[in-house]
Amino acid sequence: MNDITTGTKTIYHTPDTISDRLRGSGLRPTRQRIALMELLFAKGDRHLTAENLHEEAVAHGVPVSLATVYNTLHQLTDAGIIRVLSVETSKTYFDTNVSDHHHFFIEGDNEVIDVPVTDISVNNLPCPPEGLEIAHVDVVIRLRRKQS
Amino acid sequence: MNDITTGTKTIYHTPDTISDRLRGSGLRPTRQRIALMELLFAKGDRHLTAENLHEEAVAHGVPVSLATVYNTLHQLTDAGIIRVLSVETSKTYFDTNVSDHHHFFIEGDNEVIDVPVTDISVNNLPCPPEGLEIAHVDVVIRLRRKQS
DNA sequence: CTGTGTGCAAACTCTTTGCATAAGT
DNA sequence: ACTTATGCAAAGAGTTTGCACACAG
Repeated sequence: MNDITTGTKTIYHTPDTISDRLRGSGLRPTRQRIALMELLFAKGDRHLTAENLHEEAVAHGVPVSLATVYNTLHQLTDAGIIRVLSVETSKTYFDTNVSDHHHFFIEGDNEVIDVPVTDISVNNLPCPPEGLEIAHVDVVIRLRRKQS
Repeated sequence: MNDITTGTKTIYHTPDTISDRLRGSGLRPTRQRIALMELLFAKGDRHLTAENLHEEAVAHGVPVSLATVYNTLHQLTDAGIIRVLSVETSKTYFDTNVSDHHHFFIEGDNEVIDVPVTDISVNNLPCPPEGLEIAHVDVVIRLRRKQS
């Protein structure tokens, strides 16, 4: 919540979620970070690279440098607002969906698709080695084109 | 099989599995490829990068270039003799175990450990989108250090 | 005003490539 | 001999960093 005040009296509130989420993670809500968050969360769950987001920002008239996009994506990752996908491509894919869900990965075109949420269950997870705990379980279903 | 001969007469045979596997995949069994395969499969299942293998080769007195290590690892991957791991590190990890099994991934030190084979089961796999088939299902259990 | 954040360009890391030489069949 | 593989060095892709300038609190 942003409290917009005159003197000591609060006049009204604007629920400025993005700025709040940033501040909540100790990040100043700058133009660039706000714009990037808006793009990230405007269209539901997304998987994208730093370059994807940079191009999109530029296309939307938000002048932001690629370095800042990288910085921001890592800061959001550290804050748990987005996460990095477990796929073995040369580029890093970020996922705006932090909840428990899994992915199809299409070999060849390096495309990542969400698996419909309720489908998969992973059973009999082993105990992690001493001193370690499970942070996240990633299931990647690698798909290849059927040869007919 | 290697036929070791003097003149025209075969004296004895050595079952040279490595050469055979290479030839079976259309790869000439060169010194470098044989040495790399020997290193790869000498110590049971392994996860390593091109650089790991290159250092190991050099340490064993096998002079091979890093470029050849990369080439060989990719050729072995294409041949299905090894595979690439689904982990989001900057380096590519190759796995000498091609059978169905899964991995712990220790955040921070980028270490990969096999999950004891029989433990995990993944159920209710979704149907892949039209025209695609499942090549492989990878489960990565991301571990973090417990804070006590 | 003070401390962060940003942008640029250069640096860095991992990986691939082009081409001359070497080796396998 | 013929063809494929190797090694080197250079190029390439993706990402990070150092530092001057800009902006948020």
